[in-house]
Amino acid sequence: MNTFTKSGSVSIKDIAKAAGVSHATVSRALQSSNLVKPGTAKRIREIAEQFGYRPNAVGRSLATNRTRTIGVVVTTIADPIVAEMVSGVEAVARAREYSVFLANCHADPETEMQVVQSFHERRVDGIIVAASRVGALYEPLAEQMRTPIILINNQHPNSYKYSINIDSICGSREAVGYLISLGHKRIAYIGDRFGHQTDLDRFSGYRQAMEMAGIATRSEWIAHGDGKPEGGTLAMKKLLALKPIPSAVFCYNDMTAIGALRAIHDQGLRVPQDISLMGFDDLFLANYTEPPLSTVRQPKHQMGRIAAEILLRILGGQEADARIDLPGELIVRASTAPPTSL
Amino acid sequence: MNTFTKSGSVSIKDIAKAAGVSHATVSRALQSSNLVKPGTAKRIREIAEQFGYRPNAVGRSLATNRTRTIGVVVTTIADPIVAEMVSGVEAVARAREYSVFLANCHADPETEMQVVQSFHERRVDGIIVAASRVGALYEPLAEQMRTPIILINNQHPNSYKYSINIDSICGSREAVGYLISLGHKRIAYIGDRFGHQTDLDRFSGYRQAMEMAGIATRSEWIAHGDGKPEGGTLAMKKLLALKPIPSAVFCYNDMTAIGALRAIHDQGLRVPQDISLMGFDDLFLANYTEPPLSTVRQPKHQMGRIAAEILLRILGGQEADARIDLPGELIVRASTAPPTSL
DNA sequence: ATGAAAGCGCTAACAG
DNA sequence: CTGTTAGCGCTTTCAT
Repeated sequence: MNTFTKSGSVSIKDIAKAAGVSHATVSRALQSSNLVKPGTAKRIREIAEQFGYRPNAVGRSLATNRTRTIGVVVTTIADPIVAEMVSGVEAVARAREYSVFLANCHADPETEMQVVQSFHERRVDGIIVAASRVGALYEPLAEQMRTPIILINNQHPNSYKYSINIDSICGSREAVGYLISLGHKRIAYIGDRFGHQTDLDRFSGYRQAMEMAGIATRSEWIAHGDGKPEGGTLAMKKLLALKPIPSAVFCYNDMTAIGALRAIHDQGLRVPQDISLMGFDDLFLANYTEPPLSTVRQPKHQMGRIAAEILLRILGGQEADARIDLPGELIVRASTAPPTSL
Repeated sequence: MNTFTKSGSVSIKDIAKAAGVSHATVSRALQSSNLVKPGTAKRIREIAEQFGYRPNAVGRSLATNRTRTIGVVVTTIADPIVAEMVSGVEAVARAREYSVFLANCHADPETEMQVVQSFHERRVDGIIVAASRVGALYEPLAEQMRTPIILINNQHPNSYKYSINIDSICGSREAVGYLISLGHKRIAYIGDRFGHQTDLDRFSGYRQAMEMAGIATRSEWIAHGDGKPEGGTLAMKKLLALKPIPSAVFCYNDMTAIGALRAIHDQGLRVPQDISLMGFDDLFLANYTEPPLSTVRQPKHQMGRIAAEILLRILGGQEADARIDLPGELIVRASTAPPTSL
């Protein structure tokens, strides 16, 4: 048994006794209720201070049926996009004196739901899920738990009533449109192979842009990675084996692009002279590759903030459907240029 | 008022009524206590299941005076090192059915202590602080809160009883020793300017390695960044203004090295042909710079795991001082080579 | 093996 | 303005 054995820390009753009042009065004084005489309140607060009193949120939660707590479930916090989003959530939560539970689900839908259940057992007031694999399937569950669930970048196909998403279709249409405006025609797309909604959307945007420009898309221009550099490298190798290689490649995300970049360099080709390359996300890293990567910025921090704000608004009693698509921002760096040879 | 208004979810009492037993029996059955007849227990569990019963952790915590919750405070979760550590903490926590509170303190000691206080009010069972600015000053507070606090990479000079640290002195001695073994003599150090303990230690390691090799350290070889790329760039510019430029530069961390790399390229110099460059941390990113960065790997995930394990051990009643220094691992990539010119 | 009862720390309705 | 009382959901003696 060590020194951290829990035992009677000072409670509202102790300070009630010391102040010669009832514990209810102490409770009121500490909430700065105006139903307590200023003098008494002051005295109580002083005693509380001197006793080093810290309210017990557990007791309070049990009484109020509110925990001022929100649960955030993510695929993995080690993903820099996710970390930024969580950072946004945390900022608004703390400003409103909410605490944040964090849990990883490793992109596994079962784990994701288990985590949601465990959050529910802790009676979080609300839940935010980033890159959910469950999506709209939450609708009945949220209802049953009486706990609002907000999704950020829902990866499940069905639309869900509270969703904050990056507008992947627009963003990728813009990116590919930009490549086309540079004069590119043989533009390839490297997606991931899991069929996430964001991948499907980005592919749609790609096709739309091509179509709008009247360029026929060739199936050999579509390759699949895994959302990580390794997958990007492999996919890019396939593209580099094509007879005329593509003059530009748009990647599902920056990680894929970074892997693709390596494959290009390994082949002795140069970016952007021999081939233009674009990513999506605008990771911190994108600014530090060689050459720095052109990409579409996802407002990660803002997405987290908005999700938290909507959640708190709902908790405040304001009902509102909220399906928000945030625009990406085209970031032009040095990995894109007009095609040189035809 | 919306659909998420809290109201009577099923409690132990509801299922007691339905099962025709007392709520105490239900409590026992659900804890698989052996003081309840198997038959009754089974029946109770079935009813609970069918009622969709989920235990209320708040009620339980109030009764047991334990929350099975740990608080993690970090400078910012957007820092990839921190994110990895938190990932490690979360993994062992969840395996033991603990939940994790996360809060950012933005490297501000006051905020850091406020967060610790708010965790205490929520009666977390234990607290882990990464890169604390408060350090040993926690000793009395932890005592008073009766809540163990574990530090990861304590940045406060005083030694604290529960600390998991990267062995910065050794790691940097090894890194600089490696540069020396390549034949470098004019080796510069770029630190940060805030006097964090890790910076001081890495600088110590640098000096030790130089001393051991009998190389006199020159004060103009010491520059200061801010731990981020911008600072690294500025510091590197100063070093590049020296008459014979250093043949190698060891940086406080990878971020600094990345900034330095940019300054070197901007000057038209090449790494490692004209100058060798090393970082510290082994960020994911270090493998994707051009050239890939030689560095010292910090076992980030493991550090988080160990911190959580020690915390849980303490919570289990085993008292143990724990000041653990984990070794870094020298990672040689392409940014280092023997010096060419003298 | 089970029930009755007390209590964890707090809030809130009610009575004065 | 203040005290009394009940109760939030659960665990845990103490009886039986």
